[in-house]
Amino acid sequence: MPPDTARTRAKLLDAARAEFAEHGIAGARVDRIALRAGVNKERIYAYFGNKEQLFQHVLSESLQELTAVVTMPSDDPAEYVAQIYDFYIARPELLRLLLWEALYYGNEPIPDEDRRATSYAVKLQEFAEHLGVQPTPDVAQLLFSLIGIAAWQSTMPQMARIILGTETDTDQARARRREHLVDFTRRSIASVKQPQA
Amino acid sequence: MPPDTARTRAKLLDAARAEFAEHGIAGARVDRIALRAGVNKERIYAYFGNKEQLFQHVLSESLQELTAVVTMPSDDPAEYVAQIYDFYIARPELLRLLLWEALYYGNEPIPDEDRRATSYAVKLQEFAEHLGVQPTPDVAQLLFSLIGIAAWQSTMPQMARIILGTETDTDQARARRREHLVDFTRRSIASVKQPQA
DNA sequence: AGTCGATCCAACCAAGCAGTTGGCTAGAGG
DNA sequence: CCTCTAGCCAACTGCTTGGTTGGATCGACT
Repeated sequence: MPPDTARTRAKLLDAARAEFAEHGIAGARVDRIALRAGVNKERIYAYFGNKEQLFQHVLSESLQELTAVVTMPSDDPAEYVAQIYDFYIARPELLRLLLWEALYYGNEPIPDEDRRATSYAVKLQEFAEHLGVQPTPDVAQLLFSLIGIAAWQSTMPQMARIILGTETDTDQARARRREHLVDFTRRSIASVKQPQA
Repeated sequence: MPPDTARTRAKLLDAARAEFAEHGIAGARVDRIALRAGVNKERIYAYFGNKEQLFQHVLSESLQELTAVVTMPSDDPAEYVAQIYDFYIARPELLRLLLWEALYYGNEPIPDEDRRATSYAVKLQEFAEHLGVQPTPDVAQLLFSLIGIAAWQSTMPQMARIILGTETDTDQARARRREHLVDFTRRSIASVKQPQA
């Protein structure tokens, strides 16, 4: 129907994702988003309302992508953790968006928290199944911790550089960290399967 | 000598810490810092140069506090992890400052990265000693991961709420998470002491 | 060709912003 | 009592920012 309204929207979302990932909600500049997208600024307000709502759009789009890309492999939960690590290394924007969001909203509930909950509930269910146990609170604790260690290097690059050694962005260093994660995960999973070993 | 110049500085630093922890570097408002401190805005520029330099002052001050408060207990490294967890729960500002910094500088080196490195080197040394092993890269990997899980709940409150259940800010829920961390840490430490068990 | 509705955009606006300035105040030294 | 210096602050500046608006453009349908 319209010339390319869907395409304009997409271009804006892409530009907004890059801008928000880089500068956060407060630091992002609406003018810059419009410029990057090659689209007039006014379109942002026509399509998305305002800056914060645009951020929400970007975030929910990115979250869908994450859950689609990072799937739970049936054979090895440790590989799942490594996949999360790889994903955050390869595409840092999503984690950065989540972190900006976390800092922005703090302990206040985020918009559409309920909808996101169901997505994570599925992941937890899968995780428990692959472990051959019930999705108890303890399993949730474990899953949450494992996501944490997978994401921690991308979350705190300064600290990573300082503790792990200055060169953390070589293939070799990443492979070493990946191995550590797989190893670490295997052991902690074993201990959950046979509690109080 | 001067009426209370040191006091004025201190008031500014306190106000700045609160403001930066809440809003980050881009989101912080210099006017608001001055207002909170009950001090004229111009003093900030006289004492600290500009907004970003003020942030650095606040951060290094806070880091000194952390290293002073959270010490490595001689008997139990797992308790060290739990202490970190407790500290970040009780005083979320420091972690938030670190996160804002991480997002702001990304993969560029942060100011005075070298100085911070020595402080962490000490921690690593202590950690290795308490484990009765050499401070190898593997031990650094472990320490880094443990700091990650200790901080993860405060880093990602939204995700924590969703995965661990909506009530994460009760004493009970915190105690449960703390227990998980201690347990988790003990096991992973045991596995480092006896590798390839 | 002409009307209509939606899409688009250059120019605009008021508010908010980091950073500055010029003068006021108070206390120490004489 | 005067001077000099350092600390202080109200008011200002110039620029940036999120958000708006009035009209130009264009395709679809009659």
